[in-house]
Amino acid sequence: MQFATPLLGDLAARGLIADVAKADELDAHLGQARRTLYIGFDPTADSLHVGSLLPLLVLRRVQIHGHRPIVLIGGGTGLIGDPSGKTGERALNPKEQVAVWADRLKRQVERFLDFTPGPTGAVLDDNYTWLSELQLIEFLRSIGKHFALGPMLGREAVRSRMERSDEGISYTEFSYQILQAYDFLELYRRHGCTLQAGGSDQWGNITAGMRLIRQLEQAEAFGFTVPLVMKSDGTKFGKTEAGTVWLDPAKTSPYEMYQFWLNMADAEVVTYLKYFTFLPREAIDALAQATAQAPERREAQRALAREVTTLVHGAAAAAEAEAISAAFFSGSVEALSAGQLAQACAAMPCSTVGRGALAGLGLVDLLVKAGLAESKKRARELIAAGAVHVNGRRVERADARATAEGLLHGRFLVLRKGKRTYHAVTLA
RNA sequence: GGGGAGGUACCCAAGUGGCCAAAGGGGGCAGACUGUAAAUCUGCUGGCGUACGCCUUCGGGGGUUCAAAUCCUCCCCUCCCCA
Repeated sequence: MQFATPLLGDLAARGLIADVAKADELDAHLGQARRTLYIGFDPTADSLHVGSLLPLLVLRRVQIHGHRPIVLIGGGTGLIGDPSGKTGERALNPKEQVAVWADRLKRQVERFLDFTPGPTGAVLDDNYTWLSELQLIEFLRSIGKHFALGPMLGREAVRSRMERSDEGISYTEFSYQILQAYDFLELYRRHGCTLQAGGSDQWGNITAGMRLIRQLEQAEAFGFTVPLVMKSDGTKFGKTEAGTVWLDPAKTSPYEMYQFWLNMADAEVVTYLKYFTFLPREAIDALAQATAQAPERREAQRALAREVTTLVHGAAAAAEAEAISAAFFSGSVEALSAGQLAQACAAMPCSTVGRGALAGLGLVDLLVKAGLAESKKRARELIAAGAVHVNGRRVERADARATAEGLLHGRFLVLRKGKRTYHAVTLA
C-alpha cells in the first residue's frame, strides 16, 4: 500500500495496518485536515498488558502526525463482554469492579499521550457515560433497526462460537457489536471522530460503526486494524513464566518487562522494533543487519528492551533493569554492591523476610514464598533437577537452609530458578 | 414443548465397576546443548509428607456396592435438529 499522508505511510511501513477500509479515501481524508481517531480499551483487569500497548502506541503515532487521538475506556462495554477472539462465554464482572478497573486504566493511559488541550490534544472518554443512559425501547427503535441479523450472525466471533458443540454465545455478548458501533457514532457526534482503529479482531465491530454513521449521519467514517500480536486473553505473546506481562510496575516489574523483550526471538525482533518502538527506519534497518550478522549479540533485542521499558516505565527504570540484567547474566551476583541490590529490589520481583523468620525457613519454603515454586513438592523437584541457585551457586540439597553467612551484604539473598528467573529476598 | 449429543485435570481428548491421581496430545516448568535464542533430546506436570503413605479431583446433590469417572436417581449447564 502506498500512502501520501505521513501517518498512514508510517503505519504501513511499520506493518501496523492489517485491514483498512477505503484506503485511498482515508488517505485523502487525513490529508485534508486534522482528524480524530479513537481506539477503545475495555477494563477487563486492573491494568493493561503488553498486548494493549500496540494500539496505545498507535494513538501516540496518530498524535505525533498531527491528529487527535481519543482513548475510549469501555466502562460500559466492559460490563457486557466482547466475544471477539474469545472461545467461550465469560462471566460478567461485578459493576463496582469494572468501575475501579476503568479508573485504573484511565490513569495508566495518561503517560503515553499528551493530554494538554489543543488541536491535537488527546481526549479521554468513557462509554459508560452514554451507554448507561440508554433506554431499551428507544435504543431498539433508533439504533437496532439499522442492524440486519445476517451480517451480525456472519461475524467470525459469533459464528465460531455457534459452530462449537460445547460453547454458545449469549444474547448479551452477541449485542456487543451494536454497542461498539454505537460508541463510534457517539464519538462522531461528540468529538467529530471519523476514524476508529483496533486489533484485527475488531474489524467487524469497526465496520459496523462506520456503516451506522453513514446511515444516521450521512457522513463518511473510516477504520483500520492493527495486526494482533497476541491472543486477547493474554496467552502466547505477552506471557512469561510469571504470567501476563502487565504495564503496571506493581504487577510486572520493569526488570521483568525488560527481560520479556530481551528474550524475543531473532525472527521476530525486527517486527517488534517496528511495532513497539519509535526508532526511525534507518536505526531499525541497522539493528536488523546486526541481528543477521551476529545474532548472538542480540543488539536488536537489547534495543527493543531498552526502548519499550523506557516508554512504559521511564528511562531511569529501564537503565536499572539493564544494569541488573548485566550483573545477573554477564557478571556476578556477588559483585553487586549493597546499594545496587537495594535498587534491584525495586525493579525486580522481590520479597521481604523478617530477620527472625529466616532461621525457621528452609530453602524449599523460601522458594514457595517467593513464588518461584507453586508448592513445596515442586520446590523439591526443582532443587533435585539442579534448577535452583542461591546467590549464583547451585543448590544441591533439598533441605538446604539460608544462613546469616550466606547473605550478601548481610541482608540479601538472590534466588534463581532455571536459567533466567530471579527473585530477590531482603531481610527486614 | 419434542428428539438427539455432550459436560473428565491448564486446554484438547481417552477411559464405561476394582490394575485410575486417571492413556495420548498440546501447553507449561526444568535439565543437557546454546546466544538468557531456535531446533533437538530427557525428566516433571493435583496437594501434603524425606519416604512405605495420606488427602482432594472426573458438572452438582443423593443412592447402590467391599469398591464408582464408570451403575441408579434428581438437579444444573452447553450444543444440534424439529415445533
